Parts: sequence; structure tokens; C-alpha cells
Amino acid sequence: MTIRLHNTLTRQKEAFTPLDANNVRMYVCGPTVYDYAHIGNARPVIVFDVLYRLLRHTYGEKHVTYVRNITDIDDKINARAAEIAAAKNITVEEARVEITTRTTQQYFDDVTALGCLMPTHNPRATDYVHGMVAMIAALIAAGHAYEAEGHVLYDVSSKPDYGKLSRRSLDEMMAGARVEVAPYKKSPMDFVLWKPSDDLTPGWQSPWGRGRPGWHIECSVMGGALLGDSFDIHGGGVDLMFPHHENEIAQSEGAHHNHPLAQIWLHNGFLQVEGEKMSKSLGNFITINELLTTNKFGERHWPGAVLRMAMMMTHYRQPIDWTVSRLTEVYSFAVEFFLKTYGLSPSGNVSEELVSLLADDLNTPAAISYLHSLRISKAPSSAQELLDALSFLGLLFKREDFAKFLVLNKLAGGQNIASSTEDRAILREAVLSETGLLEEQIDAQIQARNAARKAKDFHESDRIRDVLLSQGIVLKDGPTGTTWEVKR
RNA sequence: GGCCACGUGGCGGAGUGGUUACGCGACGGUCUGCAAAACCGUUUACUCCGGUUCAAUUCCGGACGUGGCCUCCA
Repeated sequence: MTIRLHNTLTRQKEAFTPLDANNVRMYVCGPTVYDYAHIGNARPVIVFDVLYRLLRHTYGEKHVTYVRNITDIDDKINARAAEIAAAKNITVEEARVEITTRTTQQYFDDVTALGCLMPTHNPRATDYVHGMVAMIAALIAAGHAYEAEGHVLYDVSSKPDYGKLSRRSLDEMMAGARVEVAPYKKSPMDFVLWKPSDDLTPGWQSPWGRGRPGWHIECSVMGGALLGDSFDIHGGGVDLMFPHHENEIAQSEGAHHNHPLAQIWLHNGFLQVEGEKMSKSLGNFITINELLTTNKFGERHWPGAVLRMAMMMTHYRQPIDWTVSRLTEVYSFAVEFFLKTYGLSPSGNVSEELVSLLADDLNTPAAISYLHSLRISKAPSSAQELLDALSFLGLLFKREDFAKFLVLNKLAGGQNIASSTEDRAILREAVLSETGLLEEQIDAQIQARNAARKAKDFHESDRIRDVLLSQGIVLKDGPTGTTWEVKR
């Protein structure tokens, strides 16, 4: 199976050939850990998790190395740390560790709930400061960087192909520049590798005094340390293409004798919320955790697999509009998928058809269509195949989220019965909390309704049905009797 | 202002130089006391204007629109 991926460097879909098929290497820019991750942050995590699964399937689990960094040095973190340090009367460094440790754990919990596998390595920037200092020194030695007023800056004019990823020329950028240029810069486009820290700001010793690294250098260093000078795939959001990835290339290639940093660069598209840019000022800022655990978006909370599938419904390079109606639609599929696969266990089989869809530049919308074809299929094997496909895609619908939809066909003796005592208990509890009704009360109402129907008192039978509906119970009259389920 | 993307039916959303996915919704039918559910069926689009071509939604150019970056936001 040939994997084809759209390479930002060439703007074309290319056949993927790893540098070393025994060790396929991918680096993805991870979070800055100062606050809860928002739903936009979730997109690359999910996109590259799908790619990680595809690579593991193609080359073997032991032959893929996936690195996603944790940025725990950052001026937003520092600002937050200063507040907490003052409030709690602890040092800034203690506060920084507290924030980043807590936020990192929250991030892991959130993306795990979204069905994402843990990367092979999750390096923290603070563990690589020594390497950053070394790389900066190497860049100075190679003539790519210079020291000025306690800062070390990258000299973009020293790298003729600077701008090759984002396809910008230095002239164009300088002509369009709107920001004020620091006086110590040789060129407006030169960027910071190292900057000085005052006593109240976290800092590390360096040949250029106590200070802290610039934004881009950590990824160059961690990628190099864990994946080597050149590796296969580098991913992140489009917004990182410039300047972050461009500068990463400049640093890594400048320090590594111009060995290409990554063969293939992948960028996922942006996410909007209800047609607007997500921002705190618009009031539509939404975190992963809020979607999972609160009713803030759409007046309900959403299972992680629903969020994941809603993300996978759009191709990773397209913009995505994150809306309640989208989640609602996906939720109803999720219920169907859950019911169809209830009681089965994943076999570990992976459909070649599914793999071939993903191998074509991660065509997850086509993969979702494939899921629908199995959902609709009447073939006896389709339920197992569906579960296996869901499993491969990381779309496992948790019993505790969906057991309330397992129909209790006690009176009709039909299908989709919650088979285990445990599932029945989950169902009873969910029904009680959502509707205030016990199973026995619902059964009694159904029997009363059926008696009224038999007596052709349809006014009474419809009244009972409407009352139950208003309580969140939907009745379904089948050939073998009446069943019910929780309103979806 | 400069640069980079994108523009598909009521909605979501793939894909393709000619045979035009898929899902939702809607509509019709079967079923039903009536509904719901289920099942069967129907629903045909590619922003606009040029160009290339036997043939363009698909390639090229332009216009318009939307979004992104240039402001350490994925």
C-alpha cells in the first residue's frame, strides 16, 4: 500500500517513501501548556493520530516513532506564573512547574478522551535547554546567527532559501511588514533565538547571560535529538507554517549542514466556530474539556468519539466549521454505530479498503462513508467489520455514554437488549437520571397504553404516548409489541 | 497593503478532463387506529467571466467572495 500525502513544500500529493522503513519518524508541534486546550488545538492531534495509526499499520508498530512536544517555556506561561507566584507566595519557577505540570496532565487526559494514542515521545522544552544553547552556538559559529544587546538573533539573509515552505520572499515580507522592528535587528525578518530574562522571569544560564530560548528553537532541538537531523514527516496547523515552521527549517538546516529537516510537511486547516473565528472576545471560545464535560456547547456534553468523528468528517486540509448541528448529526450516527456493534469485541482485523482510503492523503471523509456503508449493510459480517473499522480509526463509543440507548425490549422480547446485568444497571440509572422514570413505571405506562389501544380509546393511548415523550421516552410499535428508547 | 489557501445540491462533504460518491434533511410509498421507528423509492450540484480542448465542475488566467499568515494563536 502506497501512502500518498500532500506535501506543503511542493504543494502536491506525493508518494511517501520513508528514509528508513524500520524507523518511520514524525514530528508534530504540540501544545503550549498554560491553559486548557481548545477544540482548535484538537484538530492536529486527531489528524496526526490517524496518520500515526496508518503508519503503524503499514510499517509495524515498532517501526514508527512519533514525537509531539510539550512547550513549557513561554511568555504566556511566565505571565500566568507571575500571577500565581504572587498570589500563593511561591517562587516564579515553582509556579511555572505547577502550571505546566497540571496543564500537561489535563492535555493528555483530554486528547486520550478523543481517542488519540500517546506519541512515542512527549519531550518537554525545559529538558532540552542545554541542547538549545548548543544549537544556538552552532548557528553563530556557522554564520547564521549573531548576538546583539543580550539577544541572539537568526540572520535570515544567511539562508538563501529562507521562505521556501511558505513561499514568501524576504522582499515581499519586508515590504508588507507592519510591526515595529527592534533596533538591534540587522533585518526586520531576523528572529529571536535567545533573549535575556530579568530576575522575576524564568531563565537559564548561557554564554549570552541568563535568559530563555525563543519560540522556534525548541522544536528544532527536540526533533533533532529524538528523530535525527532529517526525518520523514513534520506536521502542524497552517497558522504555524509561517513563521514557526519556516524558522524551524532555517535553524535546523542551518545547524545541520543544510540537511533537509523533513521530507514531507503536512498542515491541517483552520477551525471556525459557528462560522466565526474562535476567540475569547466573541464568546465562542470552547475547550476540549468543556465539550466533554459541560453543557456549554449545544446544551449537552459530547462523548469524545463524537468529537473525533465530527473532526474526521472533513478532510484535514479543508477549513472546518465547528457547529452544534454538525455534532448533533454525528451523535445520531454514533448511536447507530454503537447499537450495531453492541456486544462485539474488535478482532484486530483491518480492512484493506479502509486503509487504501486513508492512504490517499488521509481521506477521512471517505473513511466515514465506508463506515456508513457497513452501518447500512445487511451482510452478517458487517457488524464485526464496522467495529473493526471504528476501532482502527480510534472511534470507540464508550458504553457509559451510549448504554442508555440500548432498548429494553422486555415486553416485546426483541433485539438490542442490554445483555449484561451491568449494562442493564447503566441503562436504568441513565434513564432514571434523564427522565426521572424507573423501567417498571415505563413498562406500566406501555401496558396501560396498549390496553387503551385495544379498547380503541385512542385519545387515552395518545395521551400516554405524549406524556412519555415529554419525559424523554420514545415508543415504537413493532410487529411483536411496543418497545421504547431514550429520546436521542 | 503583501503573501498563502479555499469557493460542490436545502445542509455536511468526497471526487473526477467525458460514465457525476456518501451521509443528513426533504418528499413519495409500505407498515400503523394515527404517529414514531423500520424498510423501499425519489431528489443531481459544482461562485462568475474568459481561455485551452472534440469535451471542464475538474487544467490555465481574471473577477468576486470567504478564511489564514505577516502580531511567539493549532
